Amino acid sequence: MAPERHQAVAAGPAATRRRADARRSIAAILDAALASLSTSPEVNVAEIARAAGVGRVTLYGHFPTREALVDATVAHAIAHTSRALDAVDLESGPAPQALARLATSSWQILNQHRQLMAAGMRHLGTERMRAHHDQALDRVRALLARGRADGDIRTDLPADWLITTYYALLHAAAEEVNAGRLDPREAGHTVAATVTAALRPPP
Amino acid sequence: MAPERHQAVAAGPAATRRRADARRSIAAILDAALASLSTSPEVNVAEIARAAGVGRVTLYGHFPTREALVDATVAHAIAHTSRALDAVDLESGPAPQALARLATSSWQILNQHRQLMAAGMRHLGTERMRAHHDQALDRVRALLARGRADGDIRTDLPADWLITTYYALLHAAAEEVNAGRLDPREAGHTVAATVTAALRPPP
DNA sequence: CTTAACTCGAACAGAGATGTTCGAATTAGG
DNA sequence: CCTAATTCGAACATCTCTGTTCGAGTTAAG
Repeated sequence: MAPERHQAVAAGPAATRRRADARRSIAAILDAALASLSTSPEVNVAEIARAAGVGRVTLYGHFPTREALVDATVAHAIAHTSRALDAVDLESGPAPQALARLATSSWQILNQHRQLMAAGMRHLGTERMRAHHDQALDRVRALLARGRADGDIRTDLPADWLITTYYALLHAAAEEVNAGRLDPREAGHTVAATVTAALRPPP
Repeated sequence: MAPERHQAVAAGPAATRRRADARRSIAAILDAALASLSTSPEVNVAEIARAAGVGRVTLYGHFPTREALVDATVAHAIAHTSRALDAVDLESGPAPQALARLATSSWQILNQHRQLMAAGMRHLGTERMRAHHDQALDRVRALLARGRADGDIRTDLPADWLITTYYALLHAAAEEVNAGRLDPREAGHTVAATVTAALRPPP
């Protein structure tokens, strides 16, 4: 009778244990929202529900508002990305090489989430986005710190700017590949060469 | 009686000579649209009209649809930018220095139009945007070609990618300043140093 | 098997945005 | 001064999106 309780999906540890089909629906919705929002940040909720193979009412049953859905989707994407990047070895070898490895491993996935992040910015505000993003940035931050200590990374510019440079170049490469202006097979090497040059200590 | 004829503003050379107050209205609308769309690409037409100090009906009199308005605003912004960048000396001295001059002169203005470009992308499609943008890119393209001929700019990566790198770093700097994470007074020097390093021939 | 949880389509209410129409009041231009 | 161009507010029709409600059917779980 009262099937939808608007129990926030991202609820705390006291969250009610959901039934198997409910969990299946939620997973399908998050996947569909991730895919849909990543290609077009303005899709409406009905479209996302359709893509998830789920009724619109069901979606609203799990995510009370569009904002809640976007928020949960962003969290989902962050977790997804973080898991994928955990596989990259950042410890061994000089920092620039490790950075190149990280770059070649992550430019595609970062691009996939680019539009989603735009949607998040618009609907959730900068603050909430920044908190999520920082988690991913820490990975690079630590690596750059090691490189600076070893003298392999330039120290004449702010550390935050170097991180920004890294991400900006990754995003740019992904965009260029997307637009067909850069060969996907060359992209990894190209972005690595550019990042390395940009972050190398000046002569 | 029939005051609004929906004569396209961007009409060809045979465009009807408009009265002075009409031209004033159009200018006010374009300025307001530029400002409004630049800060928030989703503003509605009513808001733009209000910002222009003009009735909504008047706006629709000159721009038959929202799309036509966005299109005209983009053209307006491109012209504005191009005029501002014409003042930069790109001929004298080594290409990297000229590039640094161009960078420090243009990162602010590029950022101001960033959101507008996003709106254009969404409402006009990639094609129409790309055509406009290419005009501005040519300026950099020529400069990089000169630098490559002189041996001041790297030739181991595609020329188009170097252009992309340049713009990506400019946009990133503008974003960082916007977010308060980069000192505006440092931004010019910072972005110039980074661009120079990224485009320098590798050792 | 029994019950509570879940799903679903259809339909509704409300908000907001886009364009249009009308009629009256200004205003530029010759 | 005369006329046609222009502006304006108010009101209307239409569309799309969000979020809700209802009632009936389906499914997991014990």
